Amino acid sequence: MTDIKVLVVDDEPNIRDLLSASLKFAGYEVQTAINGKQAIEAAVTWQPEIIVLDVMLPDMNGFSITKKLRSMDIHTPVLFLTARDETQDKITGLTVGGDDYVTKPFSLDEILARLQAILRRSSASESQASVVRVGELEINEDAHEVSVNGEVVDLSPTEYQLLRYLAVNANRVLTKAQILDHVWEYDFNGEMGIVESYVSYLRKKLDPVSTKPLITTKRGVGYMIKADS
Amino acid sequence: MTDIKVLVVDDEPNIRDLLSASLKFAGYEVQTAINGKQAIEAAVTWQPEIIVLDVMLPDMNGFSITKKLRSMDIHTPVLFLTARDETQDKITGLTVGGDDYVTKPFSLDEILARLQAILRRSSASESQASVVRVGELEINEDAHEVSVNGEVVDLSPTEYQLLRYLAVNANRVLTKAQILDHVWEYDFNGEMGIVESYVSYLRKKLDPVSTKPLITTKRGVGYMIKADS
DNA sequence: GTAGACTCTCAGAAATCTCCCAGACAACAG
DNA sequence: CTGTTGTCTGGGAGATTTCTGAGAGTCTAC
Repeated sequence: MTDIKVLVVDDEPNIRDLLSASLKFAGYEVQTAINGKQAIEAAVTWQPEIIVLDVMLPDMNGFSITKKLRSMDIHTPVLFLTARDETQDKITGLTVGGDDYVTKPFSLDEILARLQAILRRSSASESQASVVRVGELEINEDAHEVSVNGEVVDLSPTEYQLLRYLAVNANRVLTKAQILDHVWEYDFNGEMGIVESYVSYLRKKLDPVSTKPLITTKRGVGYMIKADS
Repeated sequence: MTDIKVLVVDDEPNIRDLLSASLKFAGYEVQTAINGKQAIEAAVTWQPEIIVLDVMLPDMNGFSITKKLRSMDIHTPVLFLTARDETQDKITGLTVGGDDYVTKPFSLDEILARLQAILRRSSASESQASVVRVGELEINEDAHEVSVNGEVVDLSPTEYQLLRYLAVNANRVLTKAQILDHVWEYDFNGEMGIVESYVSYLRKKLDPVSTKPLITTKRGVGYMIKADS
């Protein structure tokens, strides 16, 4: 099967590289553009399945770009990147149709999740919810809902992201550095102790409902969710 | 099959030689560079499959180097070497994409294991767990989990490393000096008695679960795991 | 505004690991 | 058999890692 093509458009090299590397690693075929002109050209000639598009670019803004594309009858779905303090109506105007947006600074896991969501919607295999299941744990990504043994557990956004990352990578030890790199926003520069704290929060919420501890500590290495055999 | 090419970049001659020698011995083709300029040049002209890169170099840091390479559309995966007390912002972002990092001082076995992991990921044959099997012993490297006859045995990091080294070199006697060189960090300056201690720990944990003793002592020579015939 | 939720830091407690030592034990040579 | 040499293992001090509660600061919803 040929890889899914993603066009990344951002003028900041750091973000571009970060996204490019992670998306490639996640199995996408990636091409980048640094401004609106390049973006439109690439969208026309390369025909990506999806576009990750910074709203603020030197030459045009995301709105003009999508308008231009749509007027050329190109309906590639777009994942917008916006600054957190963007005005709300600007954002809502952008996210029509299958599009979505995330605010900068984002976490890698969030980008990957949104991409998958958009692609799932836009592909034919619609309608069925995306659910991650590991043992007694069940994560409904559409509803952002987590349940253990059928019992719903209420989690904060960060707790949810962390659990999701662990669950998607079940049976693999993840170091605290990896977790930080994927679950926390890329500009986070605190210590890795935060991961310990959140694992503690998760355990406090999950373990009372589950028959056995869900998250295993691999001392000196990291954390893991083990799918029971 | 032609050897895999590794570029080692470090300004400390000791580390460079150590890595160069061990990687060559492990069957890699090695070339070295002592600064960022050389590193980039070597990466471009020699085209290594992987780069082992010290984060702190006299002329540029590891990030500038990788950024430069990526901007030249060179996507060689990188194994970063960082000091253990590196500030957080130097470490963040290192594990995205196919990249990984180890802290100095490291053990050779750790470097080799990480290299293999990266190469395995970057090659097509992804997705299936990497497992070392010797007789009744099974080591799952993704989960950092050891089991004997299907029964999981809990090991400390050093115990795990030691067992892995013995298992990978099954049917070969390893001297205590070799073990010390590969499993312990290169700046370790204790006695070889520590190896005896850890072999003892391993036996105490493994033998109750196995049908026959796993680790054999070759008196006057060293230790060995024998694959049963 | 105010209450509640959320994020993050910190620091002490608890758990675990590393390493060394020294006596017990086993193998080997003469 | 006996001494010598090499190996095994329990004990324990000290270091490291992880866990968790408390609290400060921020954000959100009402």
